[in-house]
Order: sequence, then structure tokens, then C-alpha cells
Amino acid sequence: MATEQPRRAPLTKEFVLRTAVEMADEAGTGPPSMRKLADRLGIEAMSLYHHFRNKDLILDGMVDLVFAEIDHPPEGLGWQEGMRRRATSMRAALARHPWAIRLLDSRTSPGPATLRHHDAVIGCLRSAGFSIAAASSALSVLDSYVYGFTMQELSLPFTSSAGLEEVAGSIMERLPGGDYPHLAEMIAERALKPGYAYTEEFGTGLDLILDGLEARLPNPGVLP
Amino acid sequence: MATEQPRRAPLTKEFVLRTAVEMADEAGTGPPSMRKLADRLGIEAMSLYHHFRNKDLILDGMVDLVFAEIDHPPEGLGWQEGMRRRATSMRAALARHPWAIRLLDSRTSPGPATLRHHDAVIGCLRSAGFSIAAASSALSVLDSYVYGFTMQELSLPFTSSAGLEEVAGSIMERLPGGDYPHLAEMIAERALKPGYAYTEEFGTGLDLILDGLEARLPNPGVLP
DNA sequence: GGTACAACCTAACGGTGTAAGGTTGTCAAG
DNA sequence: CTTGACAACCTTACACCGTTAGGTTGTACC
Repeated sequence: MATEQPRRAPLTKEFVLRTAVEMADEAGTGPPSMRKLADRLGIEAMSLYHHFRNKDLILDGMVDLVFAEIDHPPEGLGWQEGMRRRATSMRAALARHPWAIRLLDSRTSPGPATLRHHDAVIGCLRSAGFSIAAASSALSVLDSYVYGFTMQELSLPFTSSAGLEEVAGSIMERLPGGDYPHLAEMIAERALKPGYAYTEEFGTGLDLILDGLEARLPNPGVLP
Repeated sequence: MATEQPRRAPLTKEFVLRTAVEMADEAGTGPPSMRKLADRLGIEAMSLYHHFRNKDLILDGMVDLVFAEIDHPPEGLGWQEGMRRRATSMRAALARHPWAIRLLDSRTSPGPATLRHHDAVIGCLRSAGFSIAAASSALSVLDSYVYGFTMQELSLPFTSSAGLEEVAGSIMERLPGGDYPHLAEMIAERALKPGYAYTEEFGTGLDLILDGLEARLPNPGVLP
């Protein structure tokens, strides 16, 4: 009766979450369902509830894994370079896991990696001379920009610049007569030009914001 | 056999979409299911497919209704004030319909109101003297900011400043020992101060971006 | 009077998250 | 060596979801 197969090592939350992230990355369709995730893990769907009270906690964990991928730049680079690297790394992490940005606005309890990241950002600003109020504003505008940019980038319906022409073309067709002339001009003269990549706009806007913040420091250019 | 009840006027797409938006606003849970929407309209779920090929088209329409709420400021205000009003109105529209921001990154075919809004924004920038490339960058950074800010604003787990204390308090508890000192300081010294409202940060960041764009104009301060 | 069509309905399928409760293997205390 | 607690996993079932396939019905035009 007792088939003595060596019991497989029990699952860990960590492993479940990594598998879920892996599956979300593969299928472009976002986080896996409980059944599909369980399948991949070799267990039944309901067994997942032994490790996580509900699916929201799995999603929370997945988001925190993405935040854990954000690099922490070395100290002593100056606050502008520090913030630039963090923002760039964050955009890259969100772009590697396109499903994550959709989850961000429904998560309410941040994980340790998320808290750590925010703490580091605030610390960087504070030690550059920003007051609490100023650091709070700076944090808001920087995070907003990174989130919003990534959102737009990922909602573009193409990846290659080959697919771009097709999509933009079909939009252009739908623009009736002379409506939306400025939009049409921008698509024709900019988006359809060979070599245009929206992602490259990221640095432009980021620099604009960083410069603006610098100008609002009590003593711009004084601290490292 | 033939019960001669006066046949109710047939539904229009317009009315279906307005009802869907209404229901999404009431229930905080996002767009209604096909069955619930049909229920409210007094028809069966499948009858909706006579008017819309699938649910995505309903979601597209709902998003476009939100964009239609964005005010078009009068001409001649100067490009900064024009952009400020559009951005402010857009944030307000997205905040009135918290479910909309979640839909934005999954829609790929923009409706007429959406196209009209983008066209107007580009037109405003172009006539202020921005080149196509500069207008494209400006559009990117402004939209990113508005989207990102709204996303953060709406993901805050409280609405009243009364609920804020509770939530922030429970977060503070979870911050173990001396981890996240900067984050703790900011919550204590800023978010928990009476009268703090995150929404008010919107103008600060917006002005920063608008000033930065002004400085990148060929002849800053020359055009109206 | 026939037929074409818009508007709506019925039944069903495969998918979802999860409540409720059962089984099994391991391990420490009596 | 037995007993019982417990972690890890399973079975069944429910209510919900979007959507396919194929009706039915009332009206309007030739």
C-alpha cells in the first residue's frame, strides 16, 4: 500500500513566486492562473493556498521580486547620477516584466524590496540637501515619470520598428480626411522615420526632471 | 399569443457605454461583467454582442468616454497655461473614473476623443515653437507624468486623510527596527501631518516639467 | 405575402478564484 | 511503540466569467 517514493522537498514561497514570474514572462498574458501555476509546480491548484492565503498575496510577491531587480548604485556618484541610475534600472526592470506595471496600481502592501528601494531613493535625495517636503515632491515626480513612461512604452502595440510601420499606417488610414492634422504629421515625420525608438525618449524626460529638481535645491551645484 | 407590449426603443452603443461607465464608477471594482451590464440594461448578456463584437470594444469605448471629459481650454492662453489646464483636466477625469487608468495600458485602438485630445496637445506645442522632435519629447514627458501620478494617487489605499493615519500607522509598525529610516521619517514628518493631501503635489511636478520645457524652446519667453 | 434584417434570447463550454473538508507522511512526546 | 499534532497536499464543488453556436421575434420594404 505505502508506495515509498522519496517525498519531494516541499515547496517554498520563494520558489513558487519565481515560477510565477517566469510563467508571466513567458506567456505575454500576465500572471498565470492558480491552476496553471500549480500544474507547473507539479501540485494541485488548491495546495497553493497552503502557502498563500489568496492570489493577491502571490501578486504582491511577484511585484516585490521585480523591485528586487532594481540596481543599487554605488555611493558617491552625486545625487543626480544616483537617481538617474535608479530610474533607468527601474524602467528596465518594469520593461523586462511587462505584466508588473498593470499590477502596481492594485497592490496596497509593499514588500521588503519595494520598501528598501523607496528608502534608498529618499535617502539619496535627503543627503543631497533636499528638505523632507522637497524630497517628497521629487520622489513623486520621479516615480510618476518612470511609471507613466513605462506604461506608455508597454502599451505600444509593436515591439520591432518593422511592426511599427504597419500599425502606424493603419492608424493613419483611420484618420478621416483632415482631422487630427498635427497627430498625422507627428506620426509621419517622427514615429515612422526609420530608427525611431520610443524608449530613447526616456533619458530626455528624465534629464529634464533632474535638472528642474537641481534648480530647486537651496544651493544648486554646491553639494556633490 | 402576441402580447402587444410596445417594443422598447432599441439600445444604442452610446447608451450602453454610458451605462457601463456609470456602473464602473459606482462599484469600485472596475468595468462590469457582460452579464451585469446586460442586467442593468434589461437585456441578456449575449445580446450585447449584437452591438459590440467583443468586450474589448466596450472597454475601448469606455476609455474614450473618459477622454471626452477632458476640457479644451480657450486659445490664446499661452502654451504653458494651455498645457497646464489640459494636464489638470486629464488628471481630474482619470481620478473621477479610477478604473480607467488600469485600462489605458491594454487598449491599442484609440477612439475619436482620444485622438482629438492628442492632436490638440501636439497642436498647442507646435504653435508655441516646438519642433516635431521637441514636441514629441514634450508630449511623452507630460503624458507620462499625468499617467504615472494618477496611477500612484489612485493606488493609495485611502481617500480621507482620516484613513491615512490608520494605514500609515500600520505600515510604520511593519517597518522592523531601524530599517527604512528615511521612509519612516517621511511618513512621520510629512504624510502623517494633518492637512497633507497627495493630490496637491500634482501642480508642483507639473510646473517643474513645464519650466523645463520652456527652457528648451529655441527662444524661451519670446512666444506668447 | 414574402423575405430580409435588426434586435434580442437560450443553452452550453471551458475557463477563473476559492470555500469546505479530506488524506498522507513526518516527527516529538508519552 | 503508540499517539496525536501538524505541515503539505488533494478532491469536490460553487459561483462567476467571456464567448460560441444557433435560435426566435417583430418590423419594414418589395
